Formats: sequence, C-alpha cells, structure tokens
Amino acid sequence: MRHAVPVTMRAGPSQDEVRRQNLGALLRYVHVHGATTRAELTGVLGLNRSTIGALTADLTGAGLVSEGTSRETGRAGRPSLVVRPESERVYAYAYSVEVDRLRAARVGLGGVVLDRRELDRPRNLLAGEAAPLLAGAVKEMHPAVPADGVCVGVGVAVCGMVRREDGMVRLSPPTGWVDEPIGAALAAELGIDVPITVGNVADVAAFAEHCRGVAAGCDNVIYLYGDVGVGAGIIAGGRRLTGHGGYGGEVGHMVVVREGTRCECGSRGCWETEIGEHALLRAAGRHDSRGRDALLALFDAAGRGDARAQTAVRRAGDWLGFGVANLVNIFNPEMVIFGGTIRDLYLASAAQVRSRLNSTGLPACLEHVRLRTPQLGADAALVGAAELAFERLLADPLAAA
Amino acid sequence: MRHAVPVTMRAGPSQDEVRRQNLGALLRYVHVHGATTRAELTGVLGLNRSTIGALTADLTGAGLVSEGTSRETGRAGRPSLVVRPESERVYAYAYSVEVDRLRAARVGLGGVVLDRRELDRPRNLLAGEAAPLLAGAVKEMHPAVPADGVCVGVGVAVCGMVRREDGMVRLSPPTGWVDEPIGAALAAELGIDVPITVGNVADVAAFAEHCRGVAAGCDNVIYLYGDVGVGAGIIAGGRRLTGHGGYGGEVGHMVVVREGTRCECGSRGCWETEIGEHALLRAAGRHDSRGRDALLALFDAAGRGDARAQTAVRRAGDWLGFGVANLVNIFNPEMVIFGGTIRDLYLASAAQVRSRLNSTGLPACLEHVRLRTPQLGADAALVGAAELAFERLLADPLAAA
DNA sequence: GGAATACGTTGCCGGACACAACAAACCGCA
DNA sequence: TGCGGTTTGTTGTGTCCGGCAACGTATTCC
Repeated sequence: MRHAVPVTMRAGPSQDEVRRQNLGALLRYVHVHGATTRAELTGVLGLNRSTIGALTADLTGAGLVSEGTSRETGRAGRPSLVVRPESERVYAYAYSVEVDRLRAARVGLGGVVLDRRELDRPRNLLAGEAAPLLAGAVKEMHPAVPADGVCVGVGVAVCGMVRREDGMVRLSPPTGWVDEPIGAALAAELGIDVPITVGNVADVAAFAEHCRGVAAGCDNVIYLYGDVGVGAGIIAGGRRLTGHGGYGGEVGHMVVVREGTRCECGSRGCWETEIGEHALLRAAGRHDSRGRDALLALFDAAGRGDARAQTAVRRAGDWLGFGVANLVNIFNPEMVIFGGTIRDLYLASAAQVRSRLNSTGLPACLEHVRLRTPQLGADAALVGAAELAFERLLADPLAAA
Repeated sequence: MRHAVPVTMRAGPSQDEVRRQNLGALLRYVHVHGATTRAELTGVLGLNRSTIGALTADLTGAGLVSEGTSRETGRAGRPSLVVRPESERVYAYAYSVEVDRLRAARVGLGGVVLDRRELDRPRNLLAGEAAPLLAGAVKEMHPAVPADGVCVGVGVAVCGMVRREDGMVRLSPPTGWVDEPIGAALAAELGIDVPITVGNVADVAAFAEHCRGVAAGCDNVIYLYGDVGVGAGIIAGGRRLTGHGGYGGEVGHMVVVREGTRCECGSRGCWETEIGEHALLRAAGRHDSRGRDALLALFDAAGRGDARAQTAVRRAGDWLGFGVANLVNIFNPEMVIFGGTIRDLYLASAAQVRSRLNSTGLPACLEHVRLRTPQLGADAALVGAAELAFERLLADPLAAA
C-alpha cells in the first residue's frame, strides 16, 4: 500500500514567481549591503542590464528603493545609477521582550534603527499586560513617521520557546511566561493590519548576525545566547533551524550532568545549570545577587584576581567549552558566536573554553570552526526581529508594499 | 568598512532553469512514488495538462521515463497515460562499506535494487584495496545491463566521517580508516566517467527513509544509526544537515559522562561508550564477543530473562533515551528513527527509552515526536547511496542523461 | 449506440529574460 | 575645447516557458 501522497509537491516556479524571486533578490541585496550601483547588481545577481533596469523600475514604483547619481567613481564611462533602500519610508516595528526590559524600535529597510523606546519590565508582567505597553511605544513613535511611510510588518523577539505557527510563547522561565499568546495580544492591541512574527531571541540574533554581522557569508553557524538561561540560534545550510514546532535550538536544556542540579525546566543537570547566570553567581558564593550587572561584577572580580570568582569563572568556561564541543560534533559549524552573557563568560575564560573544546571536539569538526563574539551589539535582537518582518517583504516585494 | 561581497548571490531562476526544475520535479515524483498518471501529475505539480505533456515528452525523449496505457480505472472518461521511470535502463551503482562487509548494487531509477554483490571485508582493508574489489563487483554486474542502459552516477555509503567536497573518509574507527580517499580510489578504478558521491551511512539511510520510508513527508527527522559506533543522519527543514565540511551528525561523540569511559575518538564519555556495541557487551559481561550477532544474542538473553543481560540492556536503553532527549531538545524533530543496532536496542528497551525521554525532554519538544524504526530494512544504505547519485539526475534530468 | 466524462494535442497568448543596437555620460589627452 | 575610448542606461526584438481554450479521442454509463 502506498502511503498518502503529499498534497503539495514543489514544482518549479512559474513565470511570475521568477519575477518575484528576482525582485526579492535585488531588494535583499540593497537591504543587506546598502546602496549599490546597478552595474554591481548586474554582476552579483547575474542578470542582464535591461532586466536590472526593469526590476529597479518596479521597485522604485512601489516606493521600496530610490535611484540617484553616484559619486564620482574615478573610472571612465558613464556612471552607474545607485539603488538605495527607502530606509526612511519603508520600515518595520521590532520588539524585544527581555527579563527586565521591554524594548521597541522602528527599523528601516536596510536595518537602520530609526527610533526606539525602552521600558522597565516589572517581574511577572504577562503578555496581556505587556502588549498595551508595547503598543503604546509604537503610538509614541508614530508622529515621527513620514506621511508616506509604510509599515511592512512587526517582529518580536522573546527569550523563550515560541510556537512558530502562531507566535505563542510556550515557555519562558526568565519572564515567567507559560503559554502566553504575545502574538495575538499584540495584534489585538496594535490597530494596524500587518503580519506579526514572533521568534526566539537567540534565533533572531543569529539571523541578524548571519545577515549583516560576523556571520555574513557563513552558512553553518551556532549563535549561543545567554541571559538568565541559555539558548541557541542555529543556521544550518544557510537557513534557520526552527525544528518542527519552532522550538529548535534549546541547547541550554541539553543535559550535561546526568543527575545534576535541578533546572527550572524540571529536568536535572541541564547545560544552563552550569553556565547560566544563577550557576555562576552561586558558584562564586554570590547567592543574593542576580542580573547582568552582578555577572559583570563577577567577571571583573575574576579579572582582578579574586580567587573564588576565578574558580567559578574557569569552571563555567570549562563547561562552556564542553557544551560547545558537543554542539560542534553534532553540527560541524563554521562559526560559533557567543552572545549575551555568554559573550562575557567566553571573554573571561577563553583559555578554558578552547582547551576543553580541543580535547572534546572531533578533530575534523574543529578544523574550520571560528569562535567569535557578536558584531551587532545590543541591537541584535531588535534588528533580528525586524528582519523577521522584512522576510515577508523580501519574499514578495510588490505584494507586501 | 564593508565586508567582502559574497561572490554569488542567488538570483531567481532563469527561463531554462524553470524548465529544469519542472523536469526534475516530475522525474522526482515518479522516482519516489512510482508509475503515475499524467492526470495525477497535473494535480500534484500544479501545472497545466499541456505542460505536463511537454515535460513527459522531453523525459521520454531522454529515455528517462516511458508512457503506457493505464489499467482500467472504473471511471468514465478517456484514461490517462501512465508515466513510469525507466528503472531497467537508468540506474546508479551503490556501494556500502561496512565493518565486515562490502556491498555493491545496481539500483534502478525508482529505487529498485536490480542486482547486487556482497563480499566479506577483511579487517584492516584500506580504501586502496577495497576499491578494486568494489569495482570488480561492478564489472561482474555489467553483463546484465541492457545494451541501452545508462549509468547516471555512483554513490558510496561509509560508516565514518566523510569530507563532502571530495569524498575523503577522514575517520572511520569501525573500519580503521583514517584519511582514506575512497572516492578518488573508486574513480580511478572504475573506468566509467560518472560522478561519485560519498556519504555517511547514517546520512544516506536517513535520506532514503525520508524519500521513501517511514519519514516520507517529515521535514525534521533524526535517524540514529548504530553499528560499532553511533551516528545520525539529520533532516532539518526538509534538507540534509551536512555541516560545513560534511561531518555533521556525529552524535555518537556527544559526551554524556564528563570523565567517562575512554572512547576510540580520543575523548571520554561519548554517547557511544554507553549505547554502542562494545558498551553493551561489556556491561553484560560478554567481553569476548562482538558483532551484530553477539548483540542480538544479548537482546535475546535479556528477553528470556537473563538478569545480567536485562540490566545491561535497560541501562543502555536509559542512556539511549537520555541522548535522544538531548537531541530532541536541540532539534525539535518530528520523528526519531532507530536504525542498525540501535533499532534492536530500542525494541529491547522501549520502556526505558520513553521513560527517560519523557523525564528529560522539554514538553513542547516532546509534543509531536514520533519514535519509529526504519521501513527500508537492510537495503537502506544501498538505496540511500543510490539516492545520492540520483540527486544529480533529478537536479537537471536532460543534462545528466 | 448515444450522451457524458475525462484526457491528449494543438495553436495562440502574455510574461520574463537575453541580446544587440543606440544614446548618454564620463575620463583622458591633445 | 574637442575627440576618441569606455562604461552604462534604454529600447526594441527574439526566445523560451507555461497558461488557456478549442478540438479530437478514448472510455464508461445508460
């Protein structure tokens, strides 16, 4: 008996899909690389001059890009027109829900942060209460939007497990959220009729670094992100690894000590019980402190020679290298990026990380791994969240504009 | 300073690429699903009747498919022509290099094994010596090939880490291979001028199960494969996870016990030191035996109530569930398949596996996971290896034929 | 045996890109 | 300042591909 035939089998693209893809490729290029001459686009996209001309005409007509004369090139020949993204006019709203902060930004096409608001987030603030605050920030930013501005979408970054299909936050120990429908709540609160996409912080930060950060051009990347817990955004074969439900990348709950410390997730010995914020502060005897500042103070103390702090940091660095080695063996990535608090831990214990990585990783997998810290800084989550929204535009520029 | 512009940026497909993709989609469909009526193809591929007609005409002209009248359908109307793959004429050679066996097969388009040879593999047989044997098997099979037969490629499955770019076997503890260029050796030995693709056994078996086995239609799959060691073939987002160099999926060397048993890879406490063949036999006190038969005898003894065997099996089952939980948390797959000796271990200790998986896996990740055993049996590696070779044909049918 | 149904085939159409020819803009040099 | 060389934008033409509609054909049902 033959199994059920899948309803959709990807056939090749039809005529107009070719056009959509080419428009998307052109727009994506100027979105990622900034203003670009038509001559350069011809070379990079491998299309004919006339085709590039037609594509830019379409995009200009839709108000997504504008053309201008280039600065003097110093070379002979007619100067090529420069295509630049309409960063001021075409934008997305980006949110980041963090442990103790709510952040909102208006991000222009091309990845520029045009405007931003930040609020403290009281502990135990649920999605239903956070949504009005976030929507309020947007309303505050609204007057600065040009009259002909067009919002192409909303992206949200949350430090938790997000169901891909509807943006439900299934579990987020740092914020205390369990099954909080932040996507739906925001949709109800914001009047505007644009799609809302929710993603995990580590995922979107990885996405951002892959688009326009250290990992540009790398198709196999693991981005470790630590706040209270530890998560990963994984790029495999150039695409985000989301898993079936959208929960992929929960490396913080990879168990590394069989009957180890109890974890918030209910299991024991998870990786984050060894390299997370709590673990480090506890190991250093600082049971009462918490938060990123406390962690930085700890690293600082270790740097200044505090023996107990040093022991705790080295131990955590060793565990960091251990987990990274496991991930490297599983994924064979080209680059591992240490973000959030993990960045600080890595910088404070690079020797331990490398040592353990080299002893535990398979030689072949270690050959081309580069260990890096993020390039985009604190805005990575916002830029990445906006990137989620822009994806829809880039997939079909004319329809979304 | 802007980073270096990537040399290639995927533009949309050109005109003839559309044709290639549609030809590939049609050929892939009949390759995977067997003989199909043109009417059904019209529905599944979403193309017009006339287009399907033109595509099949092209493929028929290239000798890749043939058309015939269908059996009576019982429905009114003119019966649709049936498109079937030219399984007898279009074929690939598939090899499998296992611990103690060398296997070769001629696999027809559609995935049918047309002919096969098996040889014992003496321990310590290197690639340079294996290649002539494998080539000899092909020469033996040659007389049975029809006069107008066309070989579209060669695929090789090896139980080890394979460099993707050139098919070099970097490390294969079971066979004792280190940096053995099996791809190049086979290319030199076989006179035929066809591309040779080498892959890891677990990878190709996963590929086969994803194409035409239990995992058909599942886009996020982990296929665990055990022989002496343990590896995984991983399908993420519908595509094989190869990693940067091709070494992805080495889950057997995920360390689960920090300073555990020494592993052949040089590290300690790797997962396969707890669930591999050696580990099981050792734990059951059967230090002198080895190989799959010994393992089956062990499971048999456990099933009959042998206390020591039961303890060993349950313990290994628990570790199996433990590692699967880690992988499920990282990948959020839709299905986990237990193949090779891991299949037997799973069947002998399903209760332990599930119990540990449920206690260690994150609830959200466990929601839709299905645990399965392979559907393709012992031929999975050969069929999968052939699939590697067919991939090139399916990507551009007319050029490859 | 005729009506109904479903399918293959053919010719035509519009969309998309490549190509070639021409026009435009810039540089360098005399 | 003027001219050739160079590079690029623009426009018209050609080719390819898939959709569409009309027609012919093969089968079932009544």
